[in-house]
Amino acid sequence: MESKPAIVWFRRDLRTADNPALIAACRHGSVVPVFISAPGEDERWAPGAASRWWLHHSLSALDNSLRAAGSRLIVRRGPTMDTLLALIRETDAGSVYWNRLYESAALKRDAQVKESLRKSGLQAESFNSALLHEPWTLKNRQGKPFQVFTPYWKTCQEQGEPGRPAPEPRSIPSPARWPKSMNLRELALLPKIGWADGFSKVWNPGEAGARRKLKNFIEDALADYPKARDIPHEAGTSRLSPHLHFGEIGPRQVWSAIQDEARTSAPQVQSAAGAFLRQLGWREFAHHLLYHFPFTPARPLRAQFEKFPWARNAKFLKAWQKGQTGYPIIDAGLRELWSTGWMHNRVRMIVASFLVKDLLLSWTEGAAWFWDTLVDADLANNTLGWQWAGGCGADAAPYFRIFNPVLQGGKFDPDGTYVTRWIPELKALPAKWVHQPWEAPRDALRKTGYPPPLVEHGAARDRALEAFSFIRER
DNA sequence: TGAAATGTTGGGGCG
DNA sequence: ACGCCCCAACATTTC
Repeated sequence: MESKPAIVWFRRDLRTADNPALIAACRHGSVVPVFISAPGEDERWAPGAASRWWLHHSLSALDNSLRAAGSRLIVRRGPTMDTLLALIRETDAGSVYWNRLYESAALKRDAQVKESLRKSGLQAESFNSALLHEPWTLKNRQGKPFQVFTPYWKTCQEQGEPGRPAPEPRSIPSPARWPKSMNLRELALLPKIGWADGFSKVWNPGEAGARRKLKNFIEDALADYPKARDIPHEAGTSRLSPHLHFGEIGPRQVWSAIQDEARTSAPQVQSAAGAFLRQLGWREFAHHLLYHFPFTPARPLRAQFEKFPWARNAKFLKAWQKGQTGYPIIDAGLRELWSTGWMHNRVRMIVASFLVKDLLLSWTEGAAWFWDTLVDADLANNTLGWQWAGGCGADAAPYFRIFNPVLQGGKFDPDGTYVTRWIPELKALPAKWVHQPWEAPRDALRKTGYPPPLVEHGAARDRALEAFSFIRER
């Protein structure tokens, strides 16, 4: 007797390799791969515009990967449960498999879906494709969730090596009849005007693009990672973040590829590998925190920040968003973000410190802007990053840690290579003024058309120390 | 995964 | 030769 088809419900696990739900379905029999667009099920954290651009191309790439294995991707829109039930009717499926998400809205919905499917006599199983360690498996000595990275990461490493990733299935058995599918374009994920055209020059969404990025990083950049990762004009980081967010590659695959390289390499590469994997650890930690403290996307983890008197200043916010603050390293970062959907991590820290400390605007304003503009926008990572910058999160930057944009520029972009790439008008200035154009001779400055500083950093620093000083009293 | 202020040290100029 | 001062370099403390 032939078993009934299994539906694989794809969400942010858009790959065929090392995909536990897909593997389980293939073992089971014929497979119906499905993506469901369910607008309104998590209204508050619906993907931003840059993320939707990526999703479109990633789904298209997934369809290609599936077709290479003799299958295809079914695209539908509607409430998740209704849509799954319709698909089950249309295909006579007997089971639904998926890989887990960790946002509270998704967790709640997925639990309900699992329960109703099982009540209807169907098989429903979820798997881990996205993390090295499930958030509920790790506790500190007091049996509580970790709130400090170093002991968290130490505990992770004591768990032993993660499992080896599984290869993609060579062929995926088709169901007796395919259900209807929408055309991907009908989801209207792509922007109506062509602001994202530049993205395609920089990014290659999908499983193949992700694996190429990892391979290139290992070959070209891993050995120098500890130093080069802080230099924003260098290709010193992996740029895997959007691929990881959409699950086009999984952390097990990254882990094992890096370790395989380290095993056969010089000690320098081994320690570089450790430094890189530690960053993967921050991603794990972010998911750990989001799972255990599900309110943190909107509210500070540390309660004494609840009533912090953040400023409201539409002019400041706009200038920051558009890269018009008058501080080159800040403006270069925000312009890089706007043109490419991505910003170098060192620069993310600098622009975040500037928003929160120099402008005294709420970290939630920064988080919202990043959410809409980053192709790698990820609720766990974005929340951790901004609460870190705001000083109100786990293991956060102390209130008195205030980045000086001029010094940071001088330290990590000494020749102004990064700054002038995104602010070409500053090329006209002698290099010595590139991080502090207001010090340049007036005539030279006027010709550039570059704006004067929105605030004076020294004074802004004093203001921030004063505003944050209430922390000390605790 | 800071920066600024303050403290300490040590080489060299000089009386 | 010696002590004194200056100050850069480095270290420590404070915000």
